[in-house]
Order: sequence, then C-alpha cells, then structure tokens
Amino acid sequence: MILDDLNTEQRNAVTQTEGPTMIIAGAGSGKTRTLTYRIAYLMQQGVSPYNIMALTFTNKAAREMQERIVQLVGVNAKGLLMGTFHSIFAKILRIDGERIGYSRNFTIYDDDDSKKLIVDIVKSLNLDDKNYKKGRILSRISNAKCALFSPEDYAKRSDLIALDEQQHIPLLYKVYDIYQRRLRQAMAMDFDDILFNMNVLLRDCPDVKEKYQKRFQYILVDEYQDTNYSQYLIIKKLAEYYKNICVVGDDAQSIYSFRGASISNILNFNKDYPNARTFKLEQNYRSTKNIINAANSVIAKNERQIKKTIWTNNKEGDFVHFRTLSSDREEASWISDKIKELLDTGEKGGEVAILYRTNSQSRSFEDSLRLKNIPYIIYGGTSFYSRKEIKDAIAYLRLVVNNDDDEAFERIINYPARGIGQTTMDKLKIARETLGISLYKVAFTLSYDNPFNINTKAINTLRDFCTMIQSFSLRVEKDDAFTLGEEIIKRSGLRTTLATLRELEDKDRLENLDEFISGLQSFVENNEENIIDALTGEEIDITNKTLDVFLQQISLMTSTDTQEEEDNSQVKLMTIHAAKGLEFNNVFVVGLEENLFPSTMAFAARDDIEEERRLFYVAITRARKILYLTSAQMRYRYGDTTFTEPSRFVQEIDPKYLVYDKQEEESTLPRFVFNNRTKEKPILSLRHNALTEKKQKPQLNLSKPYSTLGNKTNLTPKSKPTIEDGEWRLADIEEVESNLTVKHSKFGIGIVLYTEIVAGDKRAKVDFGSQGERMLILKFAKLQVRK
DNA sequence: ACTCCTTGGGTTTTT
DNA sequence: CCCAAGGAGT
Repeated sequence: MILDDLNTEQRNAVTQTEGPTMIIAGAGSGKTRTLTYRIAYLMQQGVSPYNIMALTFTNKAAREMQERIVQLVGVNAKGLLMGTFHSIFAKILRIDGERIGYSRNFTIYDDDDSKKLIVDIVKSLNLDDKNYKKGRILSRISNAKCALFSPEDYAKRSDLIALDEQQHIPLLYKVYDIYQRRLRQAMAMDFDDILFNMNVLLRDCPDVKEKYQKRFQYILVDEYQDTNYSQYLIIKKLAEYYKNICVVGDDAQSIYSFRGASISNILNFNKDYPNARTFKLEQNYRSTKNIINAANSVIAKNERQIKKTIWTNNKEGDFVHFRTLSSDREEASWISDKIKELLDTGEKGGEVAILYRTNSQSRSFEDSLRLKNIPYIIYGGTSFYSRKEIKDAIAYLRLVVNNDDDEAFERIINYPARGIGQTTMDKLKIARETLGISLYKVAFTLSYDNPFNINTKAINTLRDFCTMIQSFSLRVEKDDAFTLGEEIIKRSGLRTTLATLRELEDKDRLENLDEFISGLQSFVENNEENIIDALTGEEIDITNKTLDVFLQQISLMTSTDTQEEEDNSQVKLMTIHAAKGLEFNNVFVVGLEENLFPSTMAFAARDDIEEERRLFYVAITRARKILYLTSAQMRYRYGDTTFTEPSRFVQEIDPKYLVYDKQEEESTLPRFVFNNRTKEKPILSLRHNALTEKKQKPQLNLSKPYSTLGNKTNLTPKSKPTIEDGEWRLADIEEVESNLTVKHSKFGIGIVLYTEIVAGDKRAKVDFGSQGERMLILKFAKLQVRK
C-alpha cells in the first residue's frame, strides 16, 4: 500500500481528497511526494486520470512528477493532464481558441519577439526610447495582463496612467493597445496572453467553461505561492463546479513576484474557500538540524508569512560555513579547491551545487573548474533554442505554420539575403499599417503599381519568397515535421548559407542547425508509449507529428528544459531560482554581498527585500549536509572592479549555527587579479590599459601595408600628383588595370593591386600606403583615376 | 544592401 | 563586461 511511505500529516493530505485543500509544505517536507501520492491515490480510488489536472510551473517539475506517478501506478496514468500552466492552457486554446478569434495555428511570441515588437511600436509612435525602454514597457504590459487589465481597462485606470506620467511614459497605454493589436494581427500570443485569453475564453464561452469544469473533477496546483492573479482566476473558475481543488505551496518560497506572482493567493486561500482544509507539512527530511535552524532564523525576519515551524529528526550536522574571499576569482578558486576535496572523499559531482543570484556570476566558476579539471554543467543561461541560427530556422517553420507571424517574417525575409533591405521593409510596414493585414499578406498581394513605391524588383522577390513559403504551408498537415522541416531549412538556403561560411563559429552553427534537424527527426520518430495527447485523449501517431505540433512543444521550452543526459559526475551550476525544488548534499551559495544578493533592485520596497530573503531561504534549504556561504570583497562587475559589503543575510543567520571560516591575511600584499578574458593584464591597471590601447589602435595600420606590397615597384604614393593636377576623373571606366594610380577622398593616393568581380560587383584591392590596403567596391567607392 | 566598428546602455530572477 | 543599435565604410 502506497500510504505506508507517508507520515501522518502527509497521509491525511493524500487521503482527504474531497473539497478545497491547501497543503502548506515547508522546504524538504516531501511536498512533491505528497502531491504525486495524492494523484496516485485518487486513481487507486477509481478516479479516471482523464478527470485529473495537475499544474506545475516548470516543464521539468511536470516531467518529474509524471515519471513518479508512472512509477507508482504504471500505465494507468495514461490520460492524466499534467503540465505547466502555459502548456496546458495553450493546448486548450488551440482547441477552443477559435471561439475568441484565434486560429489553432497561433504562434507564441517569446520574449525576444515581444521586445522587438515593442521597439517597433515605440519607433512608429516617435516616442523617445530613453524613457520608453523595451524591458520596462514589456514588464509593465506583462503586469497589466497578469492583473487582467486589457488595454481598454488600462486606459481607464487613472491611477496607472498617473503612475506612467510620473515615470515619463504617459503613452504606455497606447503602446499596450497597439502591441495587443499587432499580436492579434500576427495571430500570435505572448506568454501572458495564454493566461489572459484562457480567462477570456472561460468568461465568454460558458459552454467551454462547463466542458472543462466537468472534465477536471480534481485539480492540483503545485507551487501555488507563485501563481499570479490571472492564473489564480483560471483555477478558481475551473474548480467552481466540483471544488476539488488542492493547492500545494510554501509562502516562504515565493520568489516570482517580479513576474506578477502574488503571495496573497496562498495567504487568502481560506477566504476564497472558507471550508478549506489546511495541512501543514513541517517535518523536514532533507537537511541537518543546523541547516534547518539557520534557515528558520533567516526567514523569521519576514513579516508576511504563514506561521509554521520546520523541524527535523536528522542529525545536528556540520555548522553552516561562511567565508569571505578577496575577490570573485578567489571565491571561485577557493570553492573549486573545496569541491576537489569533496570529490576526493568520494562525493559525486552531481551532489555538489554552486548557486548564485545572477547568471553572469557563473563565468568565474566555469573558468576555475575547468582549470582544475572538475566536470561541471551549467543549468540555464542561453538555451539551445535561443541561438541565432536556431531562431532563424524556427522563424521559417513558424512562418510556414502561421503566415501572419510578422516577427518571423521580418527576421527571415532577408536572411539569406534576397535584396530586401531596410527601405523595402519600411515601405512594407507602412503598407501593413494602411491595409491592416500582416506583412506576408502585404508581400503576397501587392501589385506592381502599388501606392507604397515598392519597386518591381522587390515585389518579384517578395512574391517568390511568399510562393515558397506557401508551398510549404500547404504541406503542414500532410507531411511530418521532420520531412517538411528539413526541406524548409535546406530549400530556404538557410543551411547552404551557413555551410559556405568559413569562420570557426560558423562550423558550430552548422552543427547546431543539423542538431536541430535531428531534433525534428527524433520528435517524429520517438514513439514512446506516453505520447498521447492528454487533453483530447488522442493517441499521437507519426502522422500527427506535424510541424505545428512540434512548434507548440518547443515554444514553451526554456533553457532548463533542454534535456541532457543526467551525468552524476558533474558539479551543477545554476541560479537559485533554477534550483528551486532541487536538493544536493553539498551546496555553495556564492556572492553574498550587498547589491548583489540582496540585489540593488530590491531596495525600493520592503516587499522586495522580503522576497530576496525568501530566495536566500530557498538557497539554504537546498542543502542536505554541507552548506557553504561565500562572499568576495572585490568583484569584477560591468568591466569594473567594485568593492563590496557582506550581505545582510549572513548576519541574519543565528550565529549559533554559523561558523565564520578564517580568512587568510593576504590583503596587504600586492595582488594581481587577472581578468577572465585577457589573462595577461592585471585587473588594477586594466582601465588604464584599455584606454591607451584604444588610442593606439589606429596606428596599428600604419605599419602594415609595405610588407604586403611584395616586390612591386613604382608604388610609392607620395610622389604622385595631387588634387590640383586636374588629370583625375570618376571611376566609371570599363577596365581598371593593376598599378593604376587612384585617389580616394578619405584614404588619399593609392595603387590598384588587382581587381576582381565578386557577386556581380567589380572590386579593386588598393594599397594606400600608410592607410593600408583596402578592398573597394567600385560602384560605391568615390575614386578618381588617372587616365 | 551588407559589414564592421564604435558607442552607449544595462544587467535579477523565467513561463 | 556584454549586448544591441547606429554610423560609416564598402
């Protein structure tokens, strides 16, 4: 019986399946276990998995839970709907979104797409981009959406408008409005739209609401403390009929308020459901007493929280260590040594984690671990899918699936180069504005005598392009993702272009592109048993593995989701955010300095400091046995050395559980800290060097040309005629011979070394003596030639 | 129209 | 330091 694995409180939380339930689960208290057992228990009680929905925040969490449930109940889990908020609701919107005006092929814009769109809008409104910064605008819009304010709602809110005026972005409401219209026109949603539109769907289509209310007899929500209003309301509506809603969370681990998450949702659960049962899981099975006590003493400083006491039966364990190092490099180096020691005692690399506040901190650790031959893996950072060449490929696929996807269109219309440049693009945008249709439709339908002054040549190119895309679009439903995708990537010239380039990094890119293609292949060929569409219950066979399905799947993947082989020998590096839900025997929490952790951004409000503190709490509670905290007195930041103060959070730990490791007295010695990139330069003089180096740079050209001139004679420009000679004329002559003397407005007198024709353009290599050799394209270069 | 270079600005965390 | 955007060159 599965219940034997649970403690009393957990068991109660699992078996009391009816009615609203809140499980407050402290760190390490077996939260995931309880949740998965609850699901398994429901099925054992005869509930069909088809009637259960479990929502998580990350794909990884969903995947893990799915696996654990399969372990518990086997294939009976078929049909269970488990996934992230975004992925599940996006699926629902593909099925029922037509009711609110979205085709099933809608695109999901990622952050990049959204930002580009915003920049475009800000430009089109002639707003000053110093105030209207894309990141700020986007987060403002995002917050509005998560609070369910439509552009119309927003415009009516005098408080929001006033705030915008105060922040010198008075027209934000207008940007928001246009942003939404443009998304609509492109048949696209951003991440927040998925949730927003799900709300719209449930609001405007009672029959759809009823369908899902009746289907989801049991709803479970993981990490409930991280839900925003929009998510909260969806859940509330879906649970309205059966009211079998079970939320699991820990207010102390709420760390996503910057994304609109509101801790109030968990704090107010009992108000929404007065008859709700609350279970508190307070026994920690993960960490030593010292770690738990240290964590408790920190989180106690927060005011807003649900009272609970986390305790453990585990042994006392080692003290929490705190150590200050002289610099970030020292910090990395010292930790690497420490890790080496751990590995030497037989500890597995995978049981060691380095946790930091910001991604940029990873570099010094990478360098130092590599230097010491310690295998490591970095979680997060730039994802495979955000590499340029992959984004290009995806843009093609996206445009094929959804012709109205303007961001995709703009990205690839001239890549590979087709002669559609800024000028034509600007005109296309004006046409889009005037006609109110997507770029693709504009490009496909414009006549030769269009009022936008787009010339015949451009029109032909655009039509050719659209015809190509069209021919692929017609096959989306017929062909599988691999067959079609591979052909698109090859026929579009994407792969060929990359293959002709000869830089080292181009080779990597080509490899990435090929990897992407083989990703398409495995998507199609991978026919594991669990590939059934949990929402419709349909079995997805190979004929269903179309490009649109592939895109749906990858559009909600993040860097942490790119599945790699678990290699237990690798030390794990990640942000604290990424570490939530994970645990390790040994944890190093690094960079404990004011302005870094807590971050400068958090000083504005008490709430933000509390969130940083919760983040610190999350960091500490990842550790099972050994916990090291470190700070650096000097940190290389923004290309500059800054001096730091230790984080307040260290002092907040009850000293009973903490030991300050002695710091070696070395600070009086002259120290040479080396910059990561340019190892030969001491950091302290770097700024100075950088300046002088820049100044010298132009001079470098001075020494170059003569050696490359070879043995040609008669090349000394100095003796050549000057402007006044009157023997010069423009370079429109047919034959340009070698050894011809020419004059350039900028570079002065030069000698033609040779000419060639590249891509239809005649070019000449000219030696300008002290100005160096230049390759000039004759149709552009303002050259005068001696007859 | 494309490429290279400079410049300026910014950096929290992520579905 | 690192990126993105603008400018100048081809």
